[in-house]
Amino acid sequence: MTTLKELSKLLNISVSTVSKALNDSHEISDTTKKRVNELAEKLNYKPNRIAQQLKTNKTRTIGVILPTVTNPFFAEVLHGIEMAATNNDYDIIVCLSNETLNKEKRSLELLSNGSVDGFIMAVAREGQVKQEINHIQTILDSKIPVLMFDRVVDEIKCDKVIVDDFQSVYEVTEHLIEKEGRKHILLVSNIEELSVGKLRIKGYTKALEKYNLKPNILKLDNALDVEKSIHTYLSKNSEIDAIISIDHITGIVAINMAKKLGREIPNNISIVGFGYEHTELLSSPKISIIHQKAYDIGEMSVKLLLERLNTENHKAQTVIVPSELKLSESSKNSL
Amino acid sequence: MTTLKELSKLLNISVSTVSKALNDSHEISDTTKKRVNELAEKLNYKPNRIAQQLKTNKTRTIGVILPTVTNPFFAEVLHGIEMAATNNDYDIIVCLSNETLNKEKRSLELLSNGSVDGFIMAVAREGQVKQEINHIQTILDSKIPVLMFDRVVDEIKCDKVIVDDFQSVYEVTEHLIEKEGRKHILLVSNIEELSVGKLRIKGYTKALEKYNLKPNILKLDNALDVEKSIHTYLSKNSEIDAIISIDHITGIVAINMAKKLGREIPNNISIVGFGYEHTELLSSPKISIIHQKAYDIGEMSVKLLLERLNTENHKAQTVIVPSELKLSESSKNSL
DNA sequence: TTGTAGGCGTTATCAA
DNA sequence: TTGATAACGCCTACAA
Repeated sequence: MTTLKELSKLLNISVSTVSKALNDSHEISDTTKKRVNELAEKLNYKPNRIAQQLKTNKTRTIGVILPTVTNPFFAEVLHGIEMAATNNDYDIIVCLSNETLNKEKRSLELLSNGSVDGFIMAVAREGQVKQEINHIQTILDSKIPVLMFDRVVDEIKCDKVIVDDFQSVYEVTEHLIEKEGRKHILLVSNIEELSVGKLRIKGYTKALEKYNLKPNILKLDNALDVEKSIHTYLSKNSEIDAIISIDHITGIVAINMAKKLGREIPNNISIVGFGYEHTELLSSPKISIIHQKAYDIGEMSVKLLLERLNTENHKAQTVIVPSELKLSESSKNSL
Repeated sequence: MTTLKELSKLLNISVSTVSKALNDSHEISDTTKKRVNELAEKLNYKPNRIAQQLKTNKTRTIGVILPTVTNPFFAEVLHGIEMAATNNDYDIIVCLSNETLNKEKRSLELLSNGSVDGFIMAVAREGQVKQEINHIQTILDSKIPVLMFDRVVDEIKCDKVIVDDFQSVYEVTEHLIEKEGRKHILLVSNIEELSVGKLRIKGYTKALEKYNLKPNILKLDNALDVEKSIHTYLSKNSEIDAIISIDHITGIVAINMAKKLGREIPNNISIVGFGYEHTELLSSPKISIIHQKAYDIGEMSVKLLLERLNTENHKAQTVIVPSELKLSESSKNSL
């Protein structure tokens, strides 16, 4: 890589003159500027990023710590983060915790040595179950901003971007009851130990309470065979006339199983799931989804974090990104 | 952040002594080592990564440039890359080209200023269509190693990790003909302009040639409604007794459409797609898939790149990661 | 056993 | 208008 020093030698002028010329300083004559720029161009000079970072003590890099990236929700969030970061001339260093506390800790620790200006993260399942938060608080104490999205730790004071988990499920449940006349709504869950799962279940139960209906919850967390579990439940409980899946997979499975059992969708049973970009393509009839604006969540996370990086201690804020109910053929009153 | 200088001041010893003590140099007395380490511990000292990078001219960071991360194939590759990188104490900076040439160019350019030691990339769709490769060659000319995976540019000499696209489709086609007695095999494609798409199609046509069968190819590239296109084709061509989808979505759609048309799977028609981790869950009957070892591809990519970084110019090599045919209920002779 | 000095590549201050 | 010098934080050859 070409350096300032090399340029300065070749041109027989000082390093500092070269530097100023390249930065178009008014102190430098047009003729030298021209000479410098031409040679720089020719040798494809680029300022060494690492040296700049050392000098300015800013990395323009965000550490992004995700539980996984094969879950389409996190993939789409990452997409949003990457785009927003790029648009603001930031890089992202991505670490995957694989839902484990250890890897999450390690990543935070390793990157908090000056590698990044701040973090965007969703906590690992294990950490959320065990309620461990010290490693995150440590980072904050060392004055590195952390933004948490989706899965969030209430006890930690920092910027947060969350989804309207409670509200969206509450509303869809209410919709199923009021608009579609459903009375036996099953909730299928494989994430009930996550903060988001708890909120979604709460939205469901609260709505049922309002109408004096009784909850039916099928927890699949350790189920080896999701298809079979759902199939069995449905065949044994023929009164079920609606299913809400609170993740992005089991809703599709529910559609397939309902069809297999000869249930007519949506006449006989309505099915709603959580979904993202291409979820709808994957079932026939198309599944109704609570569409989480994952991309927006990513964008918003970057926005908030950069605000914090560029402003002196304003108060921590929490932004809720509303999701959108997309009713489809698998819902009775399809739009 | 605590620095060596701060420690040295507090302990009234020189910076270099502190540095040596922390690096457990034999030059330093045990008593000083102890003093230094205790204070370092107490103040949570961590060597500044940026300074180390500047000093050693090594970043221990890999630039990863992906077309997208919402495609589960690339998500899984990223997973493999991240894990392998972490295991070797490397970070990854992730950029998404969004399948555009511009973003890909920009990312390569921005990171080639000393930010990374090397690149792992799959080229954007646009670049592959337009056959533009100069930006990649430029990076290689500047002595930064590039490893290409999956979508690959033949004209560029560099390490490559690819899938056995031709072979796997050839074999599955042969299997459908020989073992399942299929004669009217439809290939559904939405990636025929990619290097991998071309190879898969070639595998299909070559196999058909061998048996003197005629190819049926349904190109969906610009199809607004994939479901409808497949539905229409199937209803007009009732002789079709097998479908091979060369991507990870349209196979699922094909299953749903075949069912809708009353076709019996697998008695009446066999359906095979490309897939990854959870693809099988999404259809009933479970789709047969050519399972690409995306995670392995990521791991292998890191392995090869690190080999190149740590060894003097050995020759460029290409590794083929074989995929695995997983026959399922949607195939006649299910295992 | 400890300390001094120089340098990685850049930028900023001050002097010429 | 240009150049010398110092500094960011770390490491290391060499001197003490």
